Amino acid sequence: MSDDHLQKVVSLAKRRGFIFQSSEIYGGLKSAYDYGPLGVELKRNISNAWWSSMVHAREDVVGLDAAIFMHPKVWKASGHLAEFSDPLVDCLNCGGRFRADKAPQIEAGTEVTFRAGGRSDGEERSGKVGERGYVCPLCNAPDLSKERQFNLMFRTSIGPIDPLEKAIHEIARAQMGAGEIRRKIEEALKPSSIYLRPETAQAIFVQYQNVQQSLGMKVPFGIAQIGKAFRNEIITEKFIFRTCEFEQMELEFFVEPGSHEKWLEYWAEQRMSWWKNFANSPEKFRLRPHEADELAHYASACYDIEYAYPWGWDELEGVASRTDYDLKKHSEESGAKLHFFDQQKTDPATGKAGVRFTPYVIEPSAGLTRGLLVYLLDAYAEEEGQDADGKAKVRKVLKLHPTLSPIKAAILPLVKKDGLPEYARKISKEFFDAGINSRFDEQQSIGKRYAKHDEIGTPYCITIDHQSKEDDTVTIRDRDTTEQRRIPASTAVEFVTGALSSTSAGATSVG
RNA sequence: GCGGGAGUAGCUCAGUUGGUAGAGCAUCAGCCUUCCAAGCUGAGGGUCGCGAGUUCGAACCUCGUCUCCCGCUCCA
Repeated sequence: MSDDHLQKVVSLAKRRGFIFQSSEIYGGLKSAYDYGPLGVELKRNISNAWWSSMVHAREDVVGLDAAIFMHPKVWKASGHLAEFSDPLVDCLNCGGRFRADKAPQIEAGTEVTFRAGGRSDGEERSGKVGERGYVCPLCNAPDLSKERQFNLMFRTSIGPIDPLEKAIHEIARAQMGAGEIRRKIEEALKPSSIYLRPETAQAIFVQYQNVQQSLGMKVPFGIAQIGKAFRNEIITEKFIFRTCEFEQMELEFFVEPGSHEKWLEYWAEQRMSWWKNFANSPEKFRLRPHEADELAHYASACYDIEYAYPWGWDELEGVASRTDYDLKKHSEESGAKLHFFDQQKTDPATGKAGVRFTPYVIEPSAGLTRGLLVYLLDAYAEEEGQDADGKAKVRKVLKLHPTLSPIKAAILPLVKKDGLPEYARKISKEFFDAGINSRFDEQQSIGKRYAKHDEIGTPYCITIDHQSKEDDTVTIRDRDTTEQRRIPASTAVEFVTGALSSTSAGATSVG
């Protein structure tokens, strides 16, 4: 597909009611999107398929739905809060970013030397240390950006009283300087500060003990969660690919140390096959191991599941081996004992029954909203064809996997008279009663209705014609082949449910 | 955050030198029509992204601002 592939999908997504920009009538809000009537169906179908495969189809995984607000200490333990609350500085020479309070302190005005670009073969330069009294810890250069608060997490405050009120009065009375004002404000905000979670994972670690004990889970086992996360991204880009508010589907799978490498391979393979199962072009998914210098501080190994987006290979899901980093950190911070006691084993040190250990964690962390974009890109197709007069036309079709299609069947009277709409409504009701998302549609010509449903990915169109009234049969049209067959009207629901379950069998049997 | 491009109807886009806001498709109604975007008639739909400024007069010129796209940069 061409360079405008993304543009075409964006345009279709709006025109047909999948995705709208947030607050559009007010000029739009940066990086926020709303999921319209078809988008919400598609998103739910993806997350339901994930949940079926990860939770319902397995005995070793259970679910969780945690609050977005959590105790601030969660973010202190996880390491998110430290970087958030400390001012960061960028080095204008080597491009490094560092915490101002961790930089080497040197008296202002001191002459220092450093290498251009921070490279050992760079030209030697010199300069004077600025008023702030420190240099870049990486390259020794005094040429630095302003100190900036780096807001990864969205901060708000809990409680009905404006925490700033008192501080404002004190600041006004004391005529403080900028640094002092900042300190005073931070001090005022701190007691009631609360953050929107930047990832869903931490809630799982924090509830590890409750889940493990209440359901008697035995390692290896996992806890799955789907939910929103928020990151104050410096830049947002590419439609819904990188947004400040997004949705994640995460599994934290707890394993015995030593078995983590095996489980990492297992989950990487499982997740790859899950994504491919719903795709028309499985070759556009790949598994890429992280290089050592790419790894996050908590990870011992990591795979990215990447997709060939119109702009190139980019991330869709990360499958990381997080070791026991998170459970240990939360254990230290909270004092809770976040470990597992395996009574089936014998402690080699004491010879007694039972071994206590902190599980290692394998984390497949997928972007739900990214997945939605991927499946839209994967499904969008333009096919050369001919119209009724034999002229060339382009058929736009969203070849979504039927499990993901927002509408499963369109019920269409051939013409809007001769009792055909009434007949069609009876069939439509059978679909409603069976709980299948279908749509009755009598607007425009039959050809336009077929074209519309091709474009939104409806796998089956059921058409009621004059013959239906005579012998109680209807035609059922396949979206991908456009071929029709005639079946008894009474079997229409059965036909669609049968087709849906046969196509989704592979999806639910994963694992 | 930096540089470049863009923003006019639901979508794709015209709009000349500053002089009453346009087309195609889509939508709706009626007629017609027995299966793949058919036809006829009519209708609805526009804060020209937003806000200032210049001007007798601004979609058009100036400034600011918001949003999107591309490239850097960044990315727990």
